[in-house]
Amino acid sequence: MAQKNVLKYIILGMLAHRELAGYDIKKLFEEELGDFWYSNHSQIYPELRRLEEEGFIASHTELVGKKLEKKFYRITKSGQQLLSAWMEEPLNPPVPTRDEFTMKLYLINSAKDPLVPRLFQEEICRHEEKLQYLQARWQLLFAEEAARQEHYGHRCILQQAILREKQRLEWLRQEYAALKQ
Amino acid sequence: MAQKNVLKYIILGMLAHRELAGYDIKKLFEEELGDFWYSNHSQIYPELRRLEEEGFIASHTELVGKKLEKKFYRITKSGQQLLSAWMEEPLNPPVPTRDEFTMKLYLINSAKDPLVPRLFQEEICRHEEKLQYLQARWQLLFAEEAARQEHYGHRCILQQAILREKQRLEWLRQEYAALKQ
DNA sequence: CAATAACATGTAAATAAATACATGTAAAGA
DNA sequence: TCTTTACATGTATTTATTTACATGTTATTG
Repeated sequence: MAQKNVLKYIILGMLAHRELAGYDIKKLFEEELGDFWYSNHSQIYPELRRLEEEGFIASHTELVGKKLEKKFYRITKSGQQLLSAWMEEPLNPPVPTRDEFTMKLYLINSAKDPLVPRLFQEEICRHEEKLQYLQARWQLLFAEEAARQEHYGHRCILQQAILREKQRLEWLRQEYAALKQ
Repeated sequence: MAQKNVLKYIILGMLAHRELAGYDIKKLFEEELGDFWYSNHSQIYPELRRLEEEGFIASHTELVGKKLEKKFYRITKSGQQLLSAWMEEPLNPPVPTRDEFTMKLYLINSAKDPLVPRLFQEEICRHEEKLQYLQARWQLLFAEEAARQEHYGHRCILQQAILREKQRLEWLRQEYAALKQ
């Protein structure tokens, strides 16, 4: 499946908690969700327009400063129904990770290939950075117990992402060390 | 980046070891690579045609049975150069996982939401199946030490995939158990 | 107060990927 | 021998995603 317009449901899900403008949604993708899903604003704004045309969301504009208009969207009854129906649907088959590191590694037949150490170094570096970023997010968002209760799903996926990065780093470092023997 | 035509390089990389027909490439995606990368045959065949037009690969046809023609491709010198250049390039930024389970979970604010147990059950089931499949592949391909030496990259990514599934299952089961308390 | 970064919203064009259309052969098993 | 599954190769269409184009405002910092 071509991911059968999951963005639509993500937007509905985001609007189910609170009013948001297109820019806010874009920021959510950039800041707390980018690891799992990402959409450019050029995909977000038209999707919002379509959802409004179909009556799943409604909007009003507010002034920021003196001229700049910000368009806030909220979910409607029918939007909530559509979202619930999607949430209850069985999961679609997982899509391939499409990860370049993995693909390059797959194409190397010998551990002695001079490309291998560099490839591992690069990947280790990237995951170290990612882990640091995620841990900083955790401190920022979930240092307190109350926040962990209130935002269950978000806490779950952030925790899982941190674990995933740690375990991947462990594996990478192990394979990298094994190269030298 | 829109994944700047990685398929092209994956095909070149596959053809760097041995001659393959389009159908063989399709099978590789289905059988041993589907977790990491996948392409439909409708993307593979035109890509092969383009690569041949550009001189990066060359082909000859062989008969299977009495009428059926199979078109085998091999990599050319210039194809090898193109592949090497790509292999040495730094990795592009990782793409989001676009995983539906994670997205649905993110949109749930309370651990008490009745959707949560079903969601976890479904995901646990899927990963159990995946783990079993991957372990069977390991037995089939890498039970012997010699194979592990010869196909370093493939061994690496299969091993990593097995580890990833195990660890994800562990996390899923832990969170699922925590729901009941 | 000037420059810059961040806010804010759109459209157009290109590329990547999935689905559907289209056709035919070979092998295996009932 | 018939039926089904796997083999084999393409094209056309649609959808999803990215990149580029396009414009203007507000807030921050030097």
